[in-house]
Amino acid sequence: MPLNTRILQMPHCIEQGDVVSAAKWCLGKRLVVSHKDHLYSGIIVETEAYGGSEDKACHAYQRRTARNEAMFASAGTFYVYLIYGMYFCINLVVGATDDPKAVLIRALEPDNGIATMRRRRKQTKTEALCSGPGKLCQALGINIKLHNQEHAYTSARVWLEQGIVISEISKSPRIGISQSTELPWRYFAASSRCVSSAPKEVRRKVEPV
DNA sequence: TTAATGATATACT
DNA sequence: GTATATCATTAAG
Repeated sequence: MPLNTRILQMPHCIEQGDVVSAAKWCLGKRLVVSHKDHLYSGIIVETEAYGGSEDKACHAYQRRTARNEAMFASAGTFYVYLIYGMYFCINLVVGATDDPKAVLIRALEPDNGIATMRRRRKQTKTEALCSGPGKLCQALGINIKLHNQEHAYTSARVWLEQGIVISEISKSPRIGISQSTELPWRYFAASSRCVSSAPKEVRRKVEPV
């Protein structure tokens, strides 16, 4: 059951721009979306870190554009973008203003509004509702228009709450990246069945944290 | 169980 | 024109 305690302060590591610590901190927190007096939420079980001087896979590595504008905002802002022309992905912005870093939220264990999620996703299996970055945005109804550049402390539409403690964390290379040198910056709850399905070569490189 | 394919917006060559 | 922080479907092993 939701504790309903919105997080109103990011930890020091997130304010300072430590993306790896930020990715681990996000695990176990509840991502909540409010729409027309209904709440849709899930516990974050998979994340990836993006940003830093060596990270060519970061959207803001080259330059500031209309799409990645939100990444330059303060820690706690949400960055939502459209990928492959059809799916949205949501990130939590990390680091100081004008320091483009973020944590990609890749998977949730659904806990509120599951019936609606099933309808939106056309899926009956609970573990398939939010087991990928595009899937969870579809399940929670996240899109650019409503949620990009909203801030977790103040938004009436999307925020984070204290969730559960995840004791066993695994890490692996990030998924879906080919141009950049791959970094082991994907973190997930080792025992959750709701994480995204990684390709074989990624699964071989999974290790405990 | 694993791999190939198409849908399709945005950014870059 | 080509690549991409994806997913569902289809085909093959």
